[in-house]
Amino acid sequence: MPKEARPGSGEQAKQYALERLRQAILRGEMSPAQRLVENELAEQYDVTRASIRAALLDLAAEGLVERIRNRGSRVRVVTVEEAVEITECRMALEGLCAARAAVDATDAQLDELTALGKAMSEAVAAGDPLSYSELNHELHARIRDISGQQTAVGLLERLNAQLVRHRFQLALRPGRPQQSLSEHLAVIEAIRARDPQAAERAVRAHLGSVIDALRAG
Amino acid sequence: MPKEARPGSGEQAKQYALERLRQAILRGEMSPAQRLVENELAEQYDVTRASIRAALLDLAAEGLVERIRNRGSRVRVVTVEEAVEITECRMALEGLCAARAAVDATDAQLDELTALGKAMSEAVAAGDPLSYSELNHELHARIRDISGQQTAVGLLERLNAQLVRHRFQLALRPGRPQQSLSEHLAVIEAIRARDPQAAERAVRAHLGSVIDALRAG
DNA sequence: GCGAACAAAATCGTTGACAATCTTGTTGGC
DNA sequence: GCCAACAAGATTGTCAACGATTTTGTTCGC
Repeated sequence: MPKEARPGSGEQAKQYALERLRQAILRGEMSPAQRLVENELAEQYDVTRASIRAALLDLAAEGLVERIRNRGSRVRVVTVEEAVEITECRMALEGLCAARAAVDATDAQLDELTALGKAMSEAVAAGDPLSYSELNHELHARIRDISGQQTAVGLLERLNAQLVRHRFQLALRPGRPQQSLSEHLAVIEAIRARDPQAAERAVRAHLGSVIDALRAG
Repeated sequence: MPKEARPGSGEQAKQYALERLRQAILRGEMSPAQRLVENELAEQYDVTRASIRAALLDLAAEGLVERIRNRGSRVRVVTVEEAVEITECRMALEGLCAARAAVDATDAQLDELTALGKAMSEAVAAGDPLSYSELNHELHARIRDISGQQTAVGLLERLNAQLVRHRFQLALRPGRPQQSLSEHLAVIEAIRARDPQAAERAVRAHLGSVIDALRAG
């Protein structure tokens, strides 16, 4: 039996480092130009350099960091153009998921979506854009799960990870939550009506508006 | 200067092993249940085990092989259900690409597509399903390129790699090339007409028919 | 003062050996 | 004969040291 729950090396250590690093990047704790030195990270997280290295390799495959030979890793900056392209892909894939969700959702799952919509309305009414952004993300994730499209879900999670910075920036824009909210409610309504085409249209309309907002930024 | 163009180790060796392995898997030279032993592969391709290991790690990230801890790697078998899911994602993403291609294509690119369509017609007329399958793949790739959607292209290439086995199986089915051909010609026609919505519909119709064929298999 | 060549430091990349783990074959008890 | 426990072999996982490459700081010539 290992002495600690978190060993300093091995597969578990890599997973631990991977998660910590991912969170740090997603929470914006690393400035975009900052160099990620393997030795420093290894010491900081108390794991071996091999674990850090493997984790960075994984993150590079996910598109979260950039690796330059003999120069180290940096968090990758997603330009607005890339963010738009990514959102266009989300439009296509989440449209698929929403259509499936409209067909496959159980009544209990529909209630869940309705509850989420209510919570979102309340967050907007309370003028709490951060909570709203969280709920927003949760709603999208819930719809994906309900669709049961594992392939699409996998792709979407990768895509979303690259957008976090833009997402927060968007949520804090004045007036944005209000518009976003009505679009989301339309999506929920279409799914509750079990109308796959309407659900797909609603999701596309919503993400189209996200693209407009991105471009306007 | 290195003695050989292909060093036995290092980054280039990894790339070399990666490409050889990928080709071998895509060409079906590895039986699905066969174990991929790192030492054997290293000797076979004359590179170090580290290179093979890195290559296998990459292939696992692409979804082409499965890695089981302390048990080695095997080529991943894609079930029909997975193939259907993947094709559904392709439907969404290639629909996006086709719509964009209809808007952005230059006249020269339109001519290219027309030429591809003609070559496909000839392959079907000549009863050559293998050439047809090649051209089919080329057409889809060409449309993706024209769309300029780098994100979508990247996702699609990963998805397609997992479908090679099913694709060949499908192409050899009697009567399949004929139906597929008319659908492809419709796609080309819609793009030439610069009608994005029609192009998206045509692509979706085509891949929908692919899904039906997969399910019937 | 300025640029080029050079030296030193920092950092990543690679290797070969060792450890951990799983599979397979064998033995002993019942 | 059958099952469990055990031992041997095969395979992957991990590490620490070494090597290669890039960057940075310094010196020299002009």
